[in-house]
Amino acid sequence: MRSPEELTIAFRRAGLKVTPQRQLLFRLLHDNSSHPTADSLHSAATTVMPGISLRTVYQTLTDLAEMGELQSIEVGSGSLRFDPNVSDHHHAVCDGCGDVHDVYVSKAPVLRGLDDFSVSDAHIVYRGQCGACSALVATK
Amino acid sequence: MRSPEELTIAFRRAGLKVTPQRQLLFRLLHDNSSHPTADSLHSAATTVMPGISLRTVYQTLTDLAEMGELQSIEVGSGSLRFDPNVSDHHHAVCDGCGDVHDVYVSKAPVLRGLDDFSVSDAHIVYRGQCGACSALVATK
DNA sequence: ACCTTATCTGCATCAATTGCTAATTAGCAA
DNA sequence: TTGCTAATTAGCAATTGATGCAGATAAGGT
Repeated sequence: MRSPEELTIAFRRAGLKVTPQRQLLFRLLHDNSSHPTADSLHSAATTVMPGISLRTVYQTLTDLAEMGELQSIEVGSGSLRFDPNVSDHHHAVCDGCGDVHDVYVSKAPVLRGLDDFSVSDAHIVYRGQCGACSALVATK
Repeated sequence: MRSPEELTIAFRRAGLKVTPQRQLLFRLLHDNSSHPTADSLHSAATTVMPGISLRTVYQTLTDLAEMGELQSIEVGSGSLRFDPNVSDHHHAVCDGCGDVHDVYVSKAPVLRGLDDFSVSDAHIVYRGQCGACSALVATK
């Protein structure tokens, strides 16, 4: 995702308005690698701007996703997560704490069963235990 | 997933009962590669057994999943899909018709960013166009 | 045939997300 | 700076997929 300043220009150029609510969300998302949900973003936003609506958070996330500034990922936690990192990467989800980590995959795997299917995108979700959670289990 | 006959034995052995509803679902799921949702299974079941409850379908699917007889997959269609094929494979989802295809991947990809994470499972979702949908677009 | 216990159904509930609308505001232009 | 107009916001209703709950029912061992 681009910087708040660049997004401001991009939004205006697209005929969209740049409101304080959106500026706040731009800032909260910039360089955010926590893969937040709409709800957790709303919580974070509320501490800075009490009264901001969850609806507005959803709306802005949708706008950003449509502009290709962030990607929404589904990792089986029940709610969508948003990732301002739009480079080609994948995700690892910890079964213990639920945290989502970025994973970079080189060398495309060899496929079978896709003869009559043109792939435009692939996303891998790894499951397992993160370092912190393995340590926790070992302690018990 | 094992055959209806084998499942009957496995259920009894686990202290679960084998009801007509469950037998029907065993049959509907056996060798079913359509990756049905709970709702589509319920529709199919209703034509054979009018009055069968959607709740019962969910319950039986949960039981089967817990026994490892089927896996539930999330492909971004809003609802869970169930796959009686529990061999190691992945999925391709057509953006046109939404159909889910099985994909077999050999040669594990090389990872980066997983140094402190122990992976227990990986699932790849491919997106694109299936043969039928590409043909449709070409015709227009 | 009986008895215990799992199961079924139907309905209420829940969580995540989207639809809707009146009031507000960004941002261009005069 | 002021005004205009379309985009946006907030708040609530509605929707969807899934699960919780309870009384009636039925499986299946004895």
